[in-house]
Amino acid sequence: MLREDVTEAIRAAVFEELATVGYARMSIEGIARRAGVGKTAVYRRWRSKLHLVLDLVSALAVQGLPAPETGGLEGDLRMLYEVTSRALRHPVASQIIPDLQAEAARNPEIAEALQKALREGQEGVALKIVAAAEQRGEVRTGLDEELALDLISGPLYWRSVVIRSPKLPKGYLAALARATAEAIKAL
Amino acid sequence: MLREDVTEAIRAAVFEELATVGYARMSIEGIARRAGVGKTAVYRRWRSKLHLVLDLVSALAVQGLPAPETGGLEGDLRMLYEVTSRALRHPVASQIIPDLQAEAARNPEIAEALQKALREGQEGVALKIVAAAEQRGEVRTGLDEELALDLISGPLYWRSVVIRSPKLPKGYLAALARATAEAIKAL
DNA sequence: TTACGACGAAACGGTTGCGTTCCGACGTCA
DNA sequence: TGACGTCGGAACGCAACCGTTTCGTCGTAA
Repeated sequence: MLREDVTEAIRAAVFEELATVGYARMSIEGIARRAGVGKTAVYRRWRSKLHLVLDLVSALAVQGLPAPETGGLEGDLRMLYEVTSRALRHPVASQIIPDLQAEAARNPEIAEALQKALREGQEGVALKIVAAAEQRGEVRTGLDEELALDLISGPLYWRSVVIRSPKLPKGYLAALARATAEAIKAL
Repeated sequence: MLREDVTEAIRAAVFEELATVGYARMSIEGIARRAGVGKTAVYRRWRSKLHLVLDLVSALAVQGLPAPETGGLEGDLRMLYEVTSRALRHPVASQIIPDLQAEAARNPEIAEALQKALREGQEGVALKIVAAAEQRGEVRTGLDEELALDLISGPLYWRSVVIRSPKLPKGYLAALARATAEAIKAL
C-alpha cells in the first residue's frame, strides 16, 4: 500500500517546482529532492513527468465552480471576476498557468487536459451566465456565444497574466463587469 | 569582421528552436547545429542564451506599427484586429509568444524586453486609438485608459493564444470591434 | 603575397538528469 | 513472530550540454 503522506508530499513538490522552474526544466530528481523522498517513490506512482502533471491538472479540473445568480448579467460577471481575480492573485497559479499554457502549444495531451480544466471551470461558468442572460431576454438570443466568452474572459486574463499587473485598482472589476455587459448586449 | 550571413543563420535558427522546443529547452549546441554553424560562432556574438534572446526580442520591438485612422473608434479597432490576428496566425509567433511570456514570469530581463516590445507595438497603437476617440468626443474623456486597453487586447489574445482557436469565423473581427467599441463607450 | 581573423569541427572536463537496480530500515498485517 | 512491501539512499551506465580550447581551412584586406 502506497503511503498517502508521501504521495501528498510529491504532489506539493510538483506544484512548487512547476512554479519556480517551470515544466520544461522540472526534473524527477528535483521533485524527489524537494519532497524529501526517494526517486523510487515517484516512479512507483507515475511513469513520467508528463503523467504526473497530467494527473495533477486533471484533478484540478474536477472542482467545478458554482455559477453566480444575481439576477443580472452585470452582477453575475462581477461575481465571476471577483472569484477569478482572487484565484489569479495566487503567485503559484499565475506562475504555473502561463507555463503550462506555453507547454500546451507543444504537447497535445497537456493542451487537452488544460482545455478540459478550463471548460469545466471559468468557461463553463461564463457560458451559464450568458445563457441565463439570454433566457432573461437581457441580451439578444442567438448571439455568438464563443465571442461572448472571449469578451468575458479575455480582458482580465490579459491584465493579470500577460501585463502581469500586480494588483488591480479599486473599482476595476466593477467597471470591467459593466463594460463587458454592455459589449455583450451589443452583440 | 563577423560574417553577416552566419549571424543571420543563427538568428533564424534561434527562432526555429524557440518555436519547436521553447526557451527553457533550447541549447546553444542545438542552435549551432540547426544553423549549420560552430558553437564558437555563436559564443563569439552573444555571451549566453539569455543575451541572444534579449537581443532578438529587442530587435522586434523596434518595428513600430502605424496607427490606423479611419475616423471612428470601431473602424480603428477593426483595422487593429486585422493586423494583430494576421500576426498571431503565424505558427512561429503563436508558439514563441506564450513561451517567452511564461519565461518572463521567472526572468525580469525577459519580462522587461517583452513589455517594451508590447508597449511599442500593440499597446502603443491601442492607446493612440483610444486617445483619438477621446479627442473626437466619441468616448468619455478621463476614462480609465488601462481598462480600455485590456478590453481591446484581451479578447483576441484569449481566443488566439489561450483557446488556440485555429481560425476565426467570418465576421468575427467585425463583431469583436463593434462590441469592444460599445464597451469602451460605456466606460 | 602575406597576415589576420572568422570559420567548422572536434575534443576537453564537469554537471545534470535519465530510468533502473540494489540495499538495509521500518511498519503493518496475519 | 514472520513475511511482505514501501521507504530513503546510493550507485549504475548513458546521454545531453555546458563554456573553453585547439586545430586546420578559407576569405579578405593591406
